[in-house]
Amino acid sequence: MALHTKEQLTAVIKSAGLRLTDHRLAILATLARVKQPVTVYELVDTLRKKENIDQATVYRNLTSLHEAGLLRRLDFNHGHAHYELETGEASHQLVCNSCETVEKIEGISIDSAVQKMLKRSKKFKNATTHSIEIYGVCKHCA
Amino acid sequence: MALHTKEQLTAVIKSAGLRLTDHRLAILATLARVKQPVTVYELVDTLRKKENIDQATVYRNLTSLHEAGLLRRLDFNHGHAHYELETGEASHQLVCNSCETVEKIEGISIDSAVQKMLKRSKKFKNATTHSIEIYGVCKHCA
DNA sequence: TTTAAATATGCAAATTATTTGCATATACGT
DNA sequence: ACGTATATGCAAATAATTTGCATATTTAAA
Ligand SMILES: [Mn+2]
Ligand SMILES: [Mn+2]
Ligand SMILES: [Zn+2]
Ligand SMILES: [Zn+2]
Repeated sequence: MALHTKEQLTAVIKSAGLRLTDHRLAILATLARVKQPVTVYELVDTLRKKENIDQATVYRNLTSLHEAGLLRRLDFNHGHAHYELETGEASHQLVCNSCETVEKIEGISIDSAVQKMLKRSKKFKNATTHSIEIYGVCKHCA
Repeated sequence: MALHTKEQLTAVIKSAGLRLTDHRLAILATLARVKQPVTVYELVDTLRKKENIDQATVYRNLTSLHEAGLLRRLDFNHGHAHYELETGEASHQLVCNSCETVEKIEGISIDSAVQKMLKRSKKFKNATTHSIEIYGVCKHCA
C-alpha cells in the first residue's frame, strides 16, 4: 500500500473501476509523494509545472478519486478543501489557529474511543472514516 | 453556562469585550436554542423572520463571536461553515456521507487520548479545542 | 485493428460561500 | 448630551467550486 511505483498507482486506479488517465496518475502520484494534506490550489500549481491541466479537471478527478474511496477530504475550517491519500487509518492533525499550518500526528490510535462512540450511537452502522483535528497555536506562532 | 436567559447572553457578550447589539443577542440566542451545529444560511433564514438583518452582519458577528471564543466553527467537508456554542468541551459528531446530516454525540470523552496526542507533539502547547468527526452513512440513508 | 459508446478534458461562464467598501446608524465611556 | 469607536445595510467584489459544451481520449467489443 505504499503507492510508489507507477504500476501500483495504475493498479489502484483500475481496481477502483476508474479509467486510467495521465492526469489521474499524476494527481495520485503527487498525493503519494506529499506528506501533508494538500489544497486544490497547491495541487493545481504543482501539476501545471509538469503538464497542461485545467483546474476543472483537477476538481473533477479529486471528486471521482474521493468517491472511489482513494482519497480523504479534510477542511480544517480554512474555507477550502484539502486532500490526502486514504490509508484506511484514522487521520489526526494539529491545526494552528494563527497561521493555518497543519501538522500530522502519526502513530496514535484513538480507534477504541471512536468505536465506543459508534456503538453508543447504534444508528451509524457503516462508519468508514473519522478524523480528529486539534486546534491551537503552533510553536512558531506562539 | 446554560445560556438561556437574555441576561445570561448579555453578560457573556459583555464579558467577552464585545458591544451589546440586538443582532448579537439574537444570534447567540438562536445558537443556544438549536441542538445541532447550524449553517450560516440557516441562521440568516431564522433571524430574518424576526428582524431585519443582512447576511454580511451575520458573517461579521459570527466571526467576532468566534474570535471572542464564544462560538465553535465546524466544516464537515460540506463546503460551508457550521457554528455552535463553544462549551469548552470536545465536540463529537457523526456525519452522513450521503445526506450530510450531522448527529451530535454527547457524553463521551476522548480527552485522554487527545491529551496523549498533544504530549506526543510537544510543539502545540496552547491547544484550545478539538473536534472529532466520524464519516459514514446514517440509518436513514443506509 | 477499427469502431462506437462512455468517459475525460479544456476553456469559459456560472454558482456558492464569504468578504469588503462605503455611507449611515448605534453603542458606550466621558 | 457628545464624541469616537464600532456595527449595520446594501451593493459590489473575491474565493472556491461547479457546470455547459465542443472536442479528445479510453476501453471494451467487433
Ligand atoms: Mn488550508
Ligand atoms: Mn452542512
Ligand atoms: Zn502557527
Ligand atoms: Zn444520511
